[in-house]
Amino acid sequence: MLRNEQTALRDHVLNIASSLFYAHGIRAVGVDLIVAEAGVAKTSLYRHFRTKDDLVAAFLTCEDEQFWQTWQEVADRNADDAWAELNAHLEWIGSRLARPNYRGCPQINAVAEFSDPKHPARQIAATHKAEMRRRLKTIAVRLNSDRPDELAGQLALLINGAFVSAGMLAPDEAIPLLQNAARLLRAGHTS
Amino acid sequence: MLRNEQTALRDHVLNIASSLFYAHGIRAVGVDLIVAEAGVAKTSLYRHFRTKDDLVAAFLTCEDEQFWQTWQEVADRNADDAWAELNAHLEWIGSRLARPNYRGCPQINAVAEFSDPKHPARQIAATHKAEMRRRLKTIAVRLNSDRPDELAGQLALLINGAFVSAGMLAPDEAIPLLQNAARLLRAGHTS
DNA sequence: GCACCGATACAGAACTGTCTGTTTCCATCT
DNA sequence: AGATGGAAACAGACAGTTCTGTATCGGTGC
Repeated sequence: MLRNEQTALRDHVLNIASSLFYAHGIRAVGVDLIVAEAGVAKTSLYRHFRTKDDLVAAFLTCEDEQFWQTWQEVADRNADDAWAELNAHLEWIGSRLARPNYRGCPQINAVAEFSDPKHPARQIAATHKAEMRRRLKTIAVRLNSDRPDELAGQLALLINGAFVSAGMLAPDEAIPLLQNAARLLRAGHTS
Repeated sequence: MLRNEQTALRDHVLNIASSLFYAHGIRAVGVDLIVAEAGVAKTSLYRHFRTKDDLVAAFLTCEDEQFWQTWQEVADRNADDAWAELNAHLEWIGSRLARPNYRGCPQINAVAEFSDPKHPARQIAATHKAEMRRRLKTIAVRLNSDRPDELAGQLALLINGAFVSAGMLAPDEAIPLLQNAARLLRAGHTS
């Protein structure tokens, strides 16, 4: 019970901080704002997170896990058809760009905000992006690509490009743009 | 003469600030650091730039102009061949990712750092990205694309994706990855 | 009674932007 | 040629805020 309340408060602070970090940027959000929005004392925040950087790392780790959870659910629904799986991924990713408060990929944004390669945020982001390419490569292999690593890299560029190009695309444009591009890239990779 | 010294000092401050903004992020760099690195008085900075945001806007505008200047030089060298021009663009853009202190596209990074759509940095970045798609579309038209606007969008996704994916790519991987992708996309767009 | 929480004050640093002096230098006037 | 005035720069203190992180104290529920 105590344990539950403890983790409940920790999760509450993390959820509020995550929303603020994503909406306004990590450096733009101070701990004073976080505790005010969460309605908790600053002491409580620092009881569960040793520093702000620890809170940032927890935010990015959480986003990473949620992303792969969604990915996995879509993958499981298309376990028998790699091509259908890829298109399904492009669909839910593309649909995110049209969400009202969309503000890019948290990992990419974190890399833009923190320049030190040793910063935990950078390392979590790097792992996240490497994992994305790894998963795309397994799909490319199942698609019988001639050079699956290259196809995976190209698909990753498209996806990362979509993440940072929402402001350049019309609301309903992203999904067909991505899916058509994937179709053409795949066609060129299976001779 | 007086006029020259004024603009020389303004440019000096802007150059130092630009280097620091790009290397460490805009919010991470304070005006105290800028004036210390530039070796000028804070009063001098505020004589030429009304606020820090004005300095940030000047930074992004300058980066924008330099980017299109390089683009235009490459375009002029390939005025007779749109396909050669596109590949030349992908080459110099891809080669940037391998530069030692590469830290992404300044415009994309600025969008990650500032959440307010009305912030001058966001507007300069939005204009920059719209201009990129516009120029790519003129190339797509010259390539006889069936849907030049879509091809331009796909190429823009690839390029923006490359900007934010340098950490995911091997040093010599970006250029062939981009050029092969462009080849396949183009082939699918000219039936 | 004890562990947790909220509230609050605080320390120390960094931030943007202002203000006051002093120095330098060049153009102009005598 | 030498004096004068004005523009621009430097140096540095300063105000007011915000930032991260700590310390203290009182309340509350198990």
